[in-house]
Amino acid sequence: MADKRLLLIDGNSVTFKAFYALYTSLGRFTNSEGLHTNAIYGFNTMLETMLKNVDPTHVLVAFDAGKVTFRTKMYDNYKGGRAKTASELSEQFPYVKELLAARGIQTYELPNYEADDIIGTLAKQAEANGFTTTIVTGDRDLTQLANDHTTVAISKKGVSEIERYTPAYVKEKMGVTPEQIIDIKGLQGDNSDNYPGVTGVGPKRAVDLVGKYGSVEGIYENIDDITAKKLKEHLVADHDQALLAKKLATINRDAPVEKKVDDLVYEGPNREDLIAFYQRMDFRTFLNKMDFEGETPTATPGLKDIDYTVLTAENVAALPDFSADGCEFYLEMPDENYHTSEFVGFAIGDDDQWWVSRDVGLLQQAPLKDILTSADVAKQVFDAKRTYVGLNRLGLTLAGVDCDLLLCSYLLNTYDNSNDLGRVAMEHGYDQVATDEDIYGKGAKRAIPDDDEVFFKHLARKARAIEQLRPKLFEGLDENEQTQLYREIELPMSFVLARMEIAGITVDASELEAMGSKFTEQLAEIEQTIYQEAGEEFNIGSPKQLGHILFEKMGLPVIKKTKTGYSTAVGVLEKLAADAPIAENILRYRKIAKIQSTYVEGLLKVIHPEDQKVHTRYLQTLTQTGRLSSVDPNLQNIPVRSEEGRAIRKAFVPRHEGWQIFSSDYSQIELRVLAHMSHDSNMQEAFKEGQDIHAATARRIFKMAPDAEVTPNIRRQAKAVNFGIVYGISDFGLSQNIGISRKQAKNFIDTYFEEYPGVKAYTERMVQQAHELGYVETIAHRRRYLPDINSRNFNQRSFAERTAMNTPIQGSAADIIKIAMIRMEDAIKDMQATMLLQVHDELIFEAPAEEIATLAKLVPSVMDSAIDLEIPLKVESHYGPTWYNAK
DNA sequence: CAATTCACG
DNA sequence: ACGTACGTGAATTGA
Repeated sequence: MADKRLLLIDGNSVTFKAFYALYTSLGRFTNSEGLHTNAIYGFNTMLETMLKNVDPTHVLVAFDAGKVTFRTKMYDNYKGGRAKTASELSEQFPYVKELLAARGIQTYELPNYEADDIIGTLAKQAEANGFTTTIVTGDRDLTQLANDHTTVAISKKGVSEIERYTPAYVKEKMGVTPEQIIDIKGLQGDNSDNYPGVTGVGPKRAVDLVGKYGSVEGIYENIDDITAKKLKEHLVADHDQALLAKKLATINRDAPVEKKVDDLVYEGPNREDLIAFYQRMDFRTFLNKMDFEGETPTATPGLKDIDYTVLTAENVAALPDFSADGCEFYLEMPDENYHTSEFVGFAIGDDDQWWVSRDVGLLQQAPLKDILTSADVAKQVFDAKRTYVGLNRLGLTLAGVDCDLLLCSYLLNTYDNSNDLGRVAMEHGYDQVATDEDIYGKGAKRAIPDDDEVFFKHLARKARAIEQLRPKLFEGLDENEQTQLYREIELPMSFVLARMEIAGITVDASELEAMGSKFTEQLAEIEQTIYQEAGEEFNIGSPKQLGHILFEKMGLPVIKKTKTGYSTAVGVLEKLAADAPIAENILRYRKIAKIQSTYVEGLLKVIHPEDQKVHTRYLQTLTQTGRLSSVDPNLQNIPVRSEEGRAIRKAFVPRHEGWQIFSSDYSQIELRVLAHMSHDSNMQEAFKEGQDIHAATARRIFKMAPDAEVTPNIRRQAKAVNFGIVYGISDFGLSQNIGISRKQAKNFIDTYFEEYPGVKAYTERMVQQAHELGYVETIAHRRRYLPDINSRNFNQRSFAERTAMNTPIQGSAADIIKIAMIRMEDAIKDMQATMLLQVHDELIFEAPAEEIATLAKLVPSVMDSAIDLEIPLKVESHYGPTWYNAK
């Protein structure tokens, strides 16, 4: 029989993984009966992905039958010492099985055996019967089953992310063949299953030994070849343990499984059962995903009906004026980019009375116009900046915004924020509004429904969601002491940003085009040189083809590998450049190609034909630290470090002839914030005395005499250490960055902490706070949750610890410049000067030449007085006829 | 749609 | 023993 595809799933392991992947959202995944549903939800997500990817003809989910197995008989402590399964998780297992029943998927468990053994046995049968098999699990042990017919898919951190282990991938990732995984475990044991291997042997040595001798048995046959004395002693002493460990790790492929693979035919779900199950679990997203052919989408499952009135030119005058209690307002622009999106409708109302229309022209008439532009009518919206820019394009200036639900939600938790109102609502436990994807679709199929009822109900539900959620989110802000952050920083900030975006910055297209033709010529030339050096033509832009040429054809030394092949990143090419001129040329080609495609061509594409400007969008609710980000185009990464790239800035010009570009930036704001937050007196002293902080650090960590000269190289190293501290240092990271040994790096860090004890205490305090409270905060009470801080995974935990140190610093710097920007608008309101851009620690303006002198005093004074720290802030300013010259 | 590379603070 | 610097966005290749 042709093409039989078997999907085997380790039910326990995947449910477990799903539970912890969605652990931080545990609170939101609760159905009306009070049952936790996060693991069930995650399991179902995984299932949908796998069913789609594998398109199986046969499926089975295997479960562990109980604690006692043939392995516990071999070794008492097998899986001993494990914490008891959380009740929030164990209560979900029966429902996972119910879900599988509704989906028409068989489950199986076998006393005395683990799910692994069932899977191993069935996979073996399947191989003999011509199946292609995919195994899904969260446990790497199962990769021992990978072969030409069987792939092992390991669910990674999320539930939808999957890593596929083929024999080749196992070899690459673990350095051994699938069959040798049991030998590895024999040597190193398994902590989570609680059995030891050979003392002193970890993953590295295990791979080494197995590589050399093939197997545990092979090692002992050649035990006398092993020269390392200690290692040999341990191997001899732990011989029995190693054999036992190997046995424990070996999956039994001949378990007495009663099922036959051919009986596992999968015919798809029982629709009614599945719908009923989803409804019981309150899985609205899954319900919505199901195809309800013939039924109108208004009957979106789980959504109750909503009343609305369609506004027209005739009845618009009858609208209430909302002056007493304010109103909710939602302006629908389907494209992400609100500077250019069409308008497709709006909703307004309050107190469960909703008015909707497709005709945004109505907004320009009384009474709507006055409602929206009056500061005295409180408006509740979702995404104030978007709404402001949209209305601005209709000739209205939005005023009187009280609640921006998107901003509130972002401040409460940056982690699962979204730009979709439906999603945000769901995150906060409100389910009476669909997501845009539900109603409009996605990708090529995305469209505004022609059906008025469908569309208008969606709009009305959005407005109602804002009304319903506002009190809850405001209360949340209050509890977090974030009301001031919201009222005095983020909400006013959104309007400042809106006006900067609308102002835009003028870009000289002819300048860019001239640069472009020059680059095109240069690229053609370098390209030919590279082809000659390579001896053939190939796509230089393809890392894969380039890797082939450099490392296979030309035989250059492989310095670093990536997941998929050879790394050809800058660092690698720089090392190669010493012996291979081609590397130098590739670097130069890459640099110019990057400038050409991203900046010359990229910017030309987004210059507005009417005003010769680019209008970026600042994303105010995206970063985890409180910084802004900039898109369409990104104006926060215009080249500056290399001269060729920097030339791009010549195309950024003032909007009037004779005007200037003026720029001010905070000098070392993050280190100053650190000096403030850590109260470290040595670091504070350096700033108070106006010293060069990197030089001061150099003197300290290198214990230099007061009169000794700080050479550029020493200063560079000290600078790297300062940066490292801000990023949440590790000896490894630092050693990589400045090319020293890890030991030396550790020395630097230790000395640094001795010299700046307050900084050491700060880093410890932040990590501790993250452990105790689950989050860290900036000066303005911006919050970042760090759920991974208690992770058992070293990597995740370490990352969370570094973030705990870095976020208050980076985030407080973001707070400060935001405050400065809000005050800046006011400070320059009577001038012609306009604030155009923010680049994290830098503000860029355009102004007539005669205002430059005033700006040069005013801007730094507003910036350095934005906040009162224990040390002074320092601001530097530059100006010139283009952005390039403002340096 | 993920991976790689490279631009910025 | 683990295996990393913090925060972003855009272009390109190649499944």
